[in-house]
Amino acid sequence: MEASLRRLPMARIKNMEEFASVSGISRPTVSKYFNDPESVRPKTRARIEDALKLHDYRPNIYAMNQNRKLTKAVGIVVPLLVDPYFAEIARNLEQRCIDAGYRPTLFSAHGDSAHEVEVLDSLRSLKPAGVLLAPLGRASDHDVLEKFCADVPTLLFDSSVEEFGLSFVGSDNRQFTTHITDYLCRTGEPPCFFEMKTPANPNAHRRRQAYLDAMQEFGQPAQVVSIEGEGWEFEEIGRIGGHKALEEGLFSTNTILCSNDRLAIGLLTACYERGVKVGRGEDCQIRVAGQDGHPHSRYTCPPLTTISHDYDKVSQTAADSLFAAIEGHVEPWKSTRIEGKLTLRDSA
Amino acid sequence: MEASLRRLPMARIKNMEEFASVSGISRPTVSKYFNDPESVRPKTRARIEDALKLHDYRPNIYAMNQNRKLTKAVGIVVPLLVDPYFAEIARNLEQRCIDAGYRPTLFSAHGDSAHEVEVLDSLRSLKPAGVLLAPLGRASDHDVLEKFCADVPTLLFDSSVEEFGLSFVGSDNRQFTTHITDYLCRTGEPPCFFEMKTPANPNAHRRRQAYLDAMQEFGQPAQVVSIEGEGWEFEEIGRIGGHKALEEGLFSTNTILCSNDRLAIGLLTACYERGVKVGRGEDCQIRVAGQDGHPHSRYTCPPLTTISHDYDKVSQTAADSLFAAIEGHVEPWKSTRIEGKLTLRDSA
DNA sequence: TAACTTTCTTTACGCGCGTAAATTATTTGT
DNA sequence: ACAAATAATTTACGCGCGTAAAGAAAGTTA
Repeated sequence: MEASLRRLPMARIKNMEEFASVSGISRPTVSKYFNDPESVRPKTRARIEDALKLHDYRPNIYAMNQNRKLTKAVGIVVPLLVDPYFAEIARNLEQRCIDAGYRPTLFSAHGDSAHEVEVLDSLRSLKPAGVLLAPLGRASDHDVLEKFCADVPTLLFDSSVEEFGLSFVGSDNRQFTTHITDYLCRTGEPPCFFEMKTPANPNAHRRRQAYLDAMQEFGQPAQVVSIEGEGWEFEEIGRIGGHKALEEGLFSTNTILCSNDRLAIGLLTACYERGVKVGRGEDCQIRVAGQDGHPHSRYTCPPLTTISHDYDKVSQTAADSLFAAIEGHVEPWKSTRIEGKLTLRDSA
Repeated sequence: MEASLRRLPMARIKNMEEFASVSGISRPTVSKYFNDPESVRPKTRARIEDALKLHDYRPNIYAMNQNRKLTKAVGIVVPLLVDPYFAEIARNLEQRCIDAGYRPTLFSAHGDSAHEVEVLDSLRSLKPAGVLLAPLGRASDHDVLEKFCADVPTLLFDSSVEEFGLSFVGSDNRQFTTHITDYLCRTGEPPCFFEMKTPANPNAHRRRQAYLDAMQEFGQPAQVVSIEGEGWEFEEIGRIGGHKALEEGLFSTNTILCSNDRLAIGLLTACYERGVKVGRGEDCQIRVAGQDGHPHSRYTCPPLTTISHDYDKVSQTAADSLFAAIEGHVEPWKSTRIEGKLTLRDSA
């Protein structure tokens, strides 16, 4: 101990052993401190914190996780990080994890099922206390997902795959579509529904169905325009499909409700390219609405009328549910669906 | 061994020890196999792979990294993942790492310097073979950055902070601005330059300077319009600033070159809101151009004329340089700047 | 100050794996 | 078939930390 205390102040500390000897406290106590500073006597705490100021040592988080019963690690998985919607909700979730004292690690499946499996495998190595998982959906490997949820406390969000995991938290897609359909019907011609034929996300089916149900209830003729297109380049799919639909006059009314904002953004571009004026003014030929409240929907021309996810509420509910489960509050599986808010802009 | 070989095929394998006994091969040899399957005799390899089919065991990557001289982990750090530009380049880099046999882990500083420091600390625990780092720039903590680069093989990209790290790879901002300024001068009135007063990214200064230099060379009067605004909400800053500039008639010509695409997107929205027609047609009042080739620039109205990063080339050069360095090819620090391609669309 | 409680130290082992050295088994060349 | 070369096994230790148990020291109460 004597020798250690006299070591040069700036000698790089390699591990907790060295830091312990430098601070004059035993390693187990130092370990205890890092797990919870309040768990050691104030005097001891002060000595450790003094040493900390001189040596800027930080424990290796991965070594910490190795032999702990309950780690502070939380995995966040989204299907596609290049979609600003997921980037935004991931950022939101990360912040909540940090605020709650957890250590988030972010993963993206990059729209690919095999990659999603890889991510889940990596996550196992992390030994996370819990995982917030937005699955790819239809494309996900259900068996792998089920096994993963059985092994790791996992809360599904955004898109539900069977009743896997602790619970599900997402947006109320039925309410989304019903609400905006209602708005469109009340303010002009009833909407046609513009969607991808083979959507990756199961929410798309709920939205189509909600549209059909709503139209029936309002006593209006429903019309679904399903366009071709694979992958995750929704804007381009919407643009190409929009051109085709406009060219062939597939829309039976002047109002189009898109299955999601990215498709709507593509459709708006198609309209622009064809010289079709979009909006609710007298001189406009067509109304276009989206669904999601995509970060970019504010900046289209015209700005997109849409129904917006309650990002904050979804992420808060998801995070809080997971934290509660981690801390032992057992609850039966349930599905929480958060309502969206109509965001009225110029496009419809 | 006898007992182990008779264990039930579906008993979950917990670690390499168990898997080794199940496969009938010693643990060190199994370890060798996972580090490089080619390094063991074909017969041994076959036995391991047979066992692998029955038991789907995978080594814990974090435990692997713990006591390895050279890990396969690569860290990727971007300043802001909610910006699709960074999301896109991160995705690109991740894929290249995987293809080269490395294991990428993605981090975002979320636009915050303290967070960036946190990320670098976490990265140390990962013991990565190398790091691809796009620093926040002006806001980055230079001391922390310098120390990190000294400890971990780090390649800087996108935005250069002094001569830290192995090398720098990014876009040639001077060429970007010179090129598009030239285009704008040749096709209409010379451009004004629209930028943030206090940009977060050092590239912004290079672009302004390149604009000034180019205008001087072309013998045209330069005019820079610098708008207020803090943070990373560039679109909104551009929109608000655009309104102000248009209101007060700050632009001396009908052509505006924006410092980046996100600012341009905001400006386009301001134009729309004021009924100012943008484009190069006879009936248009103003031309707007951006810089970056932002994923969304294709879908503005009118689609944005811009100068696009060569995402592929930047990421490939960055990744290859890092891999070369990891594999021992020592080279002096150098800065590689990739040229951009003019993307002609309707806005200018 | 004695008796008690709390906290810390010591010691020891575990996590899941890498790695090195010495030994034994297998393959290869002839 | 035998020696040489190659590969696998055994043994042992290390990485950086968590955690448990027993004992010593410090703090608290009376």
